[in-house]
Amino acid sequence: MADVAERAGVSGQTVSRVVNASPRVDPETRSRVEAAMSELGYRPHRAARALRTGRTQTIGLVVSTLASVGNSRMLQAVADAAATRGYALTVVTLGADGDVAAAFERLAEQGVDGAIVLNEATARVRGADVGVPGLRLVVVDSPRDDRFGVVETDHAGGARLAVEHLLSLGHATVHHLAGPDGSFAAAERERGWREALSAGGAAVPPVARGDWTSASGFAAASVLLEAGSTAVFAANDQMALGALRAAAETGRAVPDDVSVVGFDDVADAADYRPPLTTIRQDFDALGSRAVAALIDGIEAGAPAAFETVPTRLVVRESTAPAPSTGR
Amino acid sequence: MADVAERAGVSGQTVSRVVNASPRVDPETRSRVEAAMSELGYRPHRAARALRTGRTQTIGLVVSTLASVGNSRMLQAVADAAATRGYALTVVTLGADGDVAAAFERLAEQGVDGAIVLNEATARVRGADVGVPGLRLVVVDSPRDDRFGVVETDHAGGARLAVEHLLSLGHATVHHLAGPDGSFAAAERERGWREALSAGGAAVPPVARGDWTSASGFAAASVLLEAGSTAVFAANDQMALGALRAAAETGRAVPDDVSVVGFDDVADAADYRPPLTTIRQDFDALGSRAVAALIDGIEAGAPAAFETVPTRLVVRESTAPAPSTGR
DNA sequence: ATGGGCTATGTTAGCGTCAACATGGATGCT
DNA sequence: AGCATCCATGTTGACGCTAACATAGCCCAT
Repeated sequence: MADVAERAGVSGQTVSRVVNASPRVDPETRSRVEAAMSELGYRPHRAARALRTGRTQTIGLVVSTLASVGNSRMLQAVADAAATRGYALTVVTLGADGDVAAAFERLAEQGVDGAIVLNEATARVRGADVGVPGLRLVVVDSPRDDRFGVVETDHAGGARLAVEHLLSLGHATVHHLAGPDGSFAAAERERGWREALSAGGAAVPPVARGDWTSASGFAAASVLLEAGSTAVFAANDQMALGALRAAAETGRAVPDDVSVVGFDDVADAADYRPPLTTIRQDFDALGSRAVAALIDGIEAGAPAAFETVPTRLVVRESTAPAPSTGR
Repeated sequence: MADVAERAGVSGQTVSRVVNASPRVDPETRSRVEAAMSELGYRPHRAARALRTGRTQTIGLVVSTLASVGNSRMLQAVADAAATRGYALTVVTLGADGDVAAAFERLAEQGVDGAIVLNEATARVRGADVGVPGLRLVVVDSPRDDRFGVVETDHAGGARLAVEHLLSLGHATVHHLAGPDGSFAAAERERGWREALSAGGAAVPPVARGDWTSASGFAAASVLLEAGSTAVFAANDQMALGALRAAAETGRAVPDDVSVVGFDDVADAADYRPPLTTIRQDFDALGSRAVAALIDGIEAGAPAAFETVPTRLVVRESTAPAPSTGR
């Protein structure tokens, strides 16, 4: 910086002002400084700035696992949005033990200005230990809470879309292949399913529960199909994939004998057999809103936001009118 | 730090020595300092340390996209390995334009100590602009190059495994559903396929090319099946998924009429219909080796490493002996 | 023309840490 | 006993940056 200053014939402070786009700089001086910077390949030193200002221009992302396709997509959206805003993103995964406190500890050590917490960790975040004091937080898919910002997908609304679609096709009721206990998204999707069933005057059968993996979807769907279900709403696409295989193995044709709806609209869903009707979640919007809420909070002290991102039904070939004769 | 020093009745320098595990500290003093640190909730200030030492204890990860399941898994492995070594991980994605230079620019600005570059960006990295001078690099899935460390999966070996498996089942030859041009992994898998075919005395038919997505796999496989293939080796599982659908739509039974092998062993592959025979890639090993190579280079000045991680064949139900009468 | 306010720029100091050197006491060797 | 070593610890200064204050020149209203 001193070199730049000398070359441009100004003080270091003026260089700093140029770098930080301060309005208090003569245009002529500014361009002289800019020229010097690019000639010398000057790059501001982030650590020094962080030391001085107390802010690192870095946000953290806490995620339980990246095995789920949804989390990966969110991560990408978050990374892009953060980069656009000039923030670095550091990723912290929960260990196998899912120790949120340890994750926050690591974030605090790295001195991030704030953090985004992805869904699965949510239940644990709600416990007493809401991170380190002073660390701004935005939690994705969590019940509303003033202690941090919340950005969520409209899971319940999406579930309602799925159920209404199925009921309108003449199915007597819809069975639910639910996500794991402790997941906010799973609970909300289940709630939406339940409400839509009640609203439609249909019976509410017991749920079968999986853990988001296709293997668990296969196992749980087998039970449902055994019980004679004609319409299955799976809490995510991967479990729907398992359900499709379960149907095939028990000799049910999809969609003629049984209809299946997923949730997420993962890239592969269009190539499941048959192509899956599903609820599309807008991961990009979710990620960029989360980043926007966090950074607005950091930079402008904006109060904790609460936002809901809508979903939409994508009809493909895994759903059809109910079989005419009851099975 | 000053507070800790005072409380423990020592100087700041001694606290520093304790934090950095210097041997030059009396055990009794050390424990006194440690007590003071935990009582005061002291946490060393990373930015200050970075300013002083010139090292940030942070590594970068450059990735083109996280849409591919493999990349996500790698990212997770890298994140965990970095955390274990006490390094933070910051993720940089390539924009839609795939601008590697810009990505390196951002990394340099953040002052990472080194970076790992994931596969797809490889071809571009090899161009003149090998990052910023002084930035240590480990590239995953790249041809050997002294300018940076390389860690790769044995793609060609895996492909050979797939082809040998198929030939041993009596298939006259194996068609290849290749990955995109410009991908090192795709090129290597194709090479392995070609070599194994030649070694087995089988004809080498022209390849059909996709872009890793299931949709592209569907399209490309349709062509292959039209041509009467009985054995297809897809360059990844997602394209294999597309191939399975293509087979179904053209009335071929898998595995009775046509056998399909994938690559990666993605979590869902076991629930494809039929469960997919595939080549398992050890993403965790790949990620942790890459981190180890990078950090060894940073800390110990170890020379650029070159490592290959083996694969293995996972036989499921998508492969069977060739149909007895030629199709 | 004089003071007040405004603009462009400079000066000073310190953010938390650790490398380098300094110190003082204990130990060991001749 | 005398001197070289070694060990545990302390002191000093600087890493690169920017907040806060300081200064000098200018314009404008009175």
